[in-house]
Amino acid sequence: MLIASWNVNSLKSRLSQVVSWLKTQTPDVLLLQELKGTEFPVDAFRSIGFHAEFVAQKAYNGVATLSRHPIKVVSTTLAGNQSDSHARYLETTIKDLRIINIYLPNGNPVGTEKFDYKLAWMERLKKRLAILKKRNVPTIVGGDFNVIPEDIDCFSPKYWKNDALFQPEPRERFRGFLKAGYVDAFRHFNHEPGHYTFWEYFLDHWSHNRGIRIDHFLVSSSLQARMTGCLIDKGPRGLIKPSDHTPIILAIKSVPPEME
DNA sequence: ATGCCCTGCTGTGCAGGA
Repeated sequence: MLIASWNVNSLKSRLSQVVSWLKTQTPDVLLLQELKGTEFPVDAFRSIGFHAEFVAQKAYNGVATLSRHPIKVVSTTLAGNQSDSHARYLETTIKDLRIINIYLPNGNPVGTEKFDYKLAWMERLKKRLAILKKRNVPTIVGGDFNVIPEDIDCFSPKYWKNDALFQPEPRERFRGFLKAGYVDAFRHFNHEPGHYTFWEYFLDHWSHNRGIRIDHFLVSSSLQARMTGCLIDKGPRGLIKPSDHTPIILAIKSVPPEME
């Protein structure tokens, strides 16, 4: 079973690329982030065999989960702050898996309420992950984490040192997710530097591979033995009018129905 | 130290992204 995640930086602008990618890469599940609008093309996905659930708002944020298998929505909000109206969280059950799609707050500039919101959001997510872990729910969290976990996850620590994505506080909280019993799937399979999921549009960062790894899959440790691979598909970032992110794909063994 | 580039918005420059 292939589960993918892609921050598309406006679904409206990227719809043809997403449909084309679904047809060629044939994932079972695709998590989308940064829809950037309230209109959602349910029919375009249904016509190529995908169920779809989404959480959207005007102009900003927005997440959607597409699946060839039926989707059961568990929650469209992250617990812990009733007044948080951002469309950043979609928790679903697909087959035997809890699949959580996140668009974690960016947090820039550092030292503002936006940075505080990011840290608080990470605390809320940590609590949710701890609950699911305690209940032994097989869980996969995928999406745009807006965190550069380690120095090897960016081309230049010096370039990123003042950015919210690279600060010690969010990085410490990311390590907290791992300590809570979740595995960074890409890093589990690949220990080399130089593998990124995002490249700035400007300064020709793409052609020089000056990127950062901020789109992740965290997999509960109980599922670790079922993981068979995790890779980054750089293809879409090289297209005309690309998103600034590219997809990450997780491969996980399906459990035979009689075993569920 | 800042902007570079890209997107949405009922805009005509701005906010937000990372």
